[in-house]
Amino acid sequence: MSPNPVIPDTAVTRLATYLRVLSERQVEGRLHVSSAFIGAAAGVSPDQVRKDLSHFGEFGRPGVGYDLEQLRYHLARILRLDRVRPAVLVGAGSLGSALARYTGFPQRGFRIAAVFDIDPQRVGTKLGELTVEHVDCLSRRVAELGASIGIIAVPRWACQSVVEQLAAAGLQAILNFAPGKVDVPEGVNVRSVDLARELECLAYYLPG
Amino acid sequence: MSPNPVIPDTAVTRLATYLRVLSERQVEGRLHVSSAFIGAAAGVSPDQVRKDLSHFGEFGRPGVGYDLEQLRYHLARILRLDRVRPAVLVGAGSLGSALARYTGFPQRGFRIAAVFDIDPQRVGTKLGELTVEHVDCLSRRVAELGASIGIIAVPRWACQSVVEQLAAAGLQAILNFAPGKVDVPEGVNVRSVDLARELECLAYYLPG
DNA sequence: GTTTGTGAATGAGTTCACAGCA
DNA sequence: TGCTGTGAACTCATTCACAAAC
Repeated sequence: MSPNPVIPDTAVTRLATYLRVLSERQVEGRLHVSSAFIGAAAGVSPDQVRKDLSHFGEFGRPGVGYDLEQLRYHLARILRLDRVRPAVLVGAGSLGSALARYTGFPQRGFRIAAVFDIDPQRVGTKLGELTVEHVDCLSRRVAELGASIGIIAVPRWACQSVVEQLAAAGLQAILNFAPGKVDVPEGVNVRSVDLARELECLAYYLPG
Repeated sequence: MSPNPVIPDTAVTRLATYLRVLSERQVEGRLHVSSAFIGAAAGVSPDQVRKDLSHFGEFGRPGVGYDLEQLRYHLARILRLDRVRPAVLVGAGSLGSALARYTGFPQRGFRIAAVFDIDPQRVGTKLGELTVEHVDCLSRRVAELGASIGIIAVPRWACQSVVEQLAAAGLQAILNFAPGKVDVPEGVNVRSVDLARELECLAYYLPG
């Protein structure tokens, strides 16, 4: 497969949004969608939609729009979502437990295949369908499961170590919920979500 | 208080990061910090740090740097974090429960003061210190608690309605975890975090 | 008439570079 | 010498505008 072109990260985020739009009830039964339609549903301009798609080829027909199923297929392929990608979760605290149970992931094609923790008290406990495993098993289990994505829901002090363990296990994509800067191993892509910081940013726009 | 200037949203995010850096163990005991130090800890260039701060005044001294305590005070004031801001949470499902228990919020000065749900089965149950209340009480409770921020952890279908209820209750800042586009009432700031989309974006950078 | 794809123009944000102060 | 604050230069993303296709 040809490597994906370098495009703005904001554009990647929008592509994921377009894919979601194409999977909504609203479009069921439709054969074609226009860039204007997608844009309206995604909250961006039609120009932006066309520009984003144009990085990857010509998917539409002038005067008609985009073939719904075909565009969905192409977006899934572009985002590497044409196969189920098992993910492993490290950290079975309150946030980790919620992520393991979160119904939003399966709906969007992600399966949390295993959960790990370092606390012996948590190892062996059930989390929905899954049993919490010790983090020492990480490397072996990643290989067994063919996991390609890691999710980190541990306290800040443990984060750097977990990133390195996930990288050593061969994972190249990590979603991190621990705040703070992480040194990212070569060839690994880490995306961080700092929940408290989101609240802090909101506060900026408050009056008084 | 003078209204905050219009600056890039990315800059607001960075300011929040600087504030976190200044609150870390690493800086304890220090009297001054340089833009280079802050930048290294936050993962941005020293220039960027100075530019971001320059929107709000001159806080540093050439040849010396920034007075640690003073800069922390100013950043907290800029981000409107100089007082505790009670938040209300709507949705007591798996994600909502985790957010209610999440220790990362109190550490950063946010207190979840009440939790609401529409499901009678959930109303009355305990979530840590809090008891889940019916969403009909939202408006009254927001006023009682003096809450200024709302957090939405409900399914997508309920999201728009909850946004409107929170807006009607007088809240002007909302952190939304439901995917999908929301129509934002005038004067309200909604910030959305789509957890599944984060995974989708990561997948783009995977090989093969 | 409608809608795509894309080069050109615009605009926003970051980096540079340096004057000025400690 | 070390570090800040800031206008100028630059880079990069978005918007515009239009030719070509349906």
